[in-house]
Amino acid sequence: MATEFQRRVWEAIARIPEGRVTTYGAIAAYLGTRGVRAVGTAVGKNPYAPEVPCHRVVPSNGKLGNYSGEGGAARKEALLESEGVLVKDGKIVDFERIFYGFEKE
DNA sequence: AGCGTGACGAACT
DNA sequence: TAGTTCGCCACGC
Repeated sequence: MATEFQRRVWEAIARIPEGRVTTYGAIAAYLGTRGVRAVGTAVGKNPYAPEVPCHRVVPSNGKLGNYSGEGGAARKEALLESEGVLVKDGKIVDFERIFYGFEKE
């Protein structure tokens, strides 16, 4: 099992609609914390299960970031493209356009 | 309580 | 532009 904080992170990720992505910073802000590290650490230690589309979480640099799943970032990229999120040279295409901010919905 | 680590971020050089 | 440093929060030892 995990901590409440961890659970909170998954919940935020679960709110990301298909074809959209968000950033660790956005999640941190959504949770009300400034430690994006805590978010990243939490997600990384999570059971990156298909129940939690962790692949929709990307760093603010518009790239893919990391992934502890099988295939690493490559797998993440494949998943994103499968949802309509195009990735070019390891970077999210129209990242700002598909970026999902919480509170908007 | 302190230290180290981590799927990051922003600032600085 | 790329590489480095510090900072941030949470968790494990």
